[in-house]
Amino acid sequence: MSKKPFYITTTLPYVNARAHFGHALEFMRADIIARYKKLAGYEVFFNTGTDEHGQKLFDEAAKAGKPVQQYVDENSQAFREIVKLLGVSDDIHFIRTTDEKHVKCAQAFWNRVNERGYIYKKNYTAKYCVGCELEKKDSDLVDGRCPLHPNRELELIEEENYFFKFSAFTQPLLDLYAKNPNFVIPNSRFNEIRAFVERGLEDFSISRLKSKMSWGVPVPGDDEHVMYVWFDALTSYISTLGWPDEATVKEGGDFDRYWVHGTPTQYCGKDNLRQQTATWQAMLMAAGLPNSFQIIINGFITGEGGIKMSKSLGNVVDPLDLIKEYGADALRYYVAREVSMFEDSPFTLEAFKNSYNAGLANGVGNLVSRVVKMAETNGVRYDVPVDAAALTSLYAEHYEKFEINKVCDEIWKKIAAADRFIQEQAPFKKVKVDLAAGKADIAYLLGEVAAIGALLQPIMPETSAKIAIAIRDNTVAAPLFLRK
RNA sequence: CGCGGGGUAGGGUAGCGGUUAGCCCACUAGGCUCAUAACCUAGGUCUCGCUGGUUCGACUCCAGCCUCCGCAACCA
Repeated sequence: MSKKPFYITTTLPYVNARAHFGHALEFMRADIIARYKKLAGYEVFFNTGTDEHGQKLFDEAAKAGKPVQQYVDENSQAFREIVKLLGVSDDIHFIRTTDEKHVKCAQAFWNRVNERGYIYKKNYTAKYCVGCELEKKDSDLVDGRCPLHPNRELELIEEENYFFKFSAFTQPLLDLYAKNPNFVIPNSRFNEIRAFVERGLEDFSISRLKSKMSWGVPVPGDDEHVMYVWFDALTSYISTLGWPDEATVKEGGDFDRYWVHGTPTQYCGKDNLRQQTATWQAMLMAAGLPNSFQIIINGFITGEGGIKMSKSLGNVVDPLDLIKEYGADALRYYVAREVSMFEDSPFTLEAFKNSYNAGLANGVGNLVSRVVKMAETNGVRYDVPVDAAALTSLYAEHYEKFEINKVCDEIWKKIAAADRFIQEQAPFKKVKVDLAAGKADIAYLLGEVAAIGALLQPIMPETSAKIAIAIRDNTVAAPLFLRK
């Protein structure tokens, strides 16, 4: 009997900056769900990668004095390493939008949308401020002028671009939303996008003149244009599956299995709401492909007091620094339990430390130490196999709603219960008066610790493994989490 | 009257018509000594942004107001 398929992807970070907290949050949460699904008996296709085209990268590479390809190679590699440092599953797929396979996919996708009549050419006019050397949107302007250079006239530039008939999908998208009440999680975000689409959609430009900006996927059949980054980047969710190759599309192929039948699930930040839940879905419809199944929208991590993290404010926290000092699992714990699942959450080092000390050092870490030490001293062993899948299934409801924090709450309730049991039964004392009864208590506690370790598997894989080893070896080699 | 989401103890959050308003951290007082000065028990702290309304009953529904944050499209 073959396992049920499950597909999950993160958004692909744009490689113009180092990984920030938001990336870490998204990768880790998606990884937790991927690991949970594996335990639940699914065959999981877990995807991430890097988004590497567009003006911004083109400019930055130039500034750095490097060939664009080299520049994105380096940055992409950095992300790949970060993914590993975060404790993300080794079997994750990593697609780059500069991979040949992806480029071919994006072009095939374009052709298909074009053949079905959803791409057309038209003149595109933009206002250009010579002072800023930037195109300006109407919403950027004050009294029809650039607020930074109010005494300069704006230039009108005009070029021919390809457009995507986004407007044709206003109603189809609303129908999709109506038919799938859990399409976007959380509901507040679903309302937001629904309201946006209800106002009506406008076609948008999906190509750039190569003469102005060449760093993009070439538009098939037109040497003058490259694709607008978003149009190519969004197709990465299926290019990673090898679409449109015959082998992947046919029954049982990866695309058929994971996209068509694998309830494709996407994690993204709230800044991606529109792209993922509207634009990408319209593109899929335009190409005649099935829509995503579910999209989970994370909030942002903000600086202290809810202020956006930004370099200029100097309140940016690098997730790698935290990992260096506390370990990947500590960050995973924080992201799983302390950071609000869907709303914005402020980050402070103090709160992080508090949660680390309370939940990890004093919580699991200390419990494992005291129980295993008692077992070691009294020669109690525990070798009953632990059924992680069965245990995890107890919290399936929370996982299926992506409420990882609630899973944590349940696990930490078990930890508290074990601590209470030790206090009330005092097996360390009992052992001196009634050896058998004391040992029975300790055996029970070992079982609880083993269960807790198993339950931690999706959330803190490294810690979970360490607990299993401590029980197997009947000794704690080193404290799991030292107080900081 | 552009759209959407918030405002719940010192901090972070859950609840969304009837609960003693739940949880985590911090705090106070006892206890325990197996453990990482950890752990257990008890306790204090919230007129649930403001003002009206609906209701037998509102943190929960409605209206108005104040306030914060996103979005307002071709920007990754």
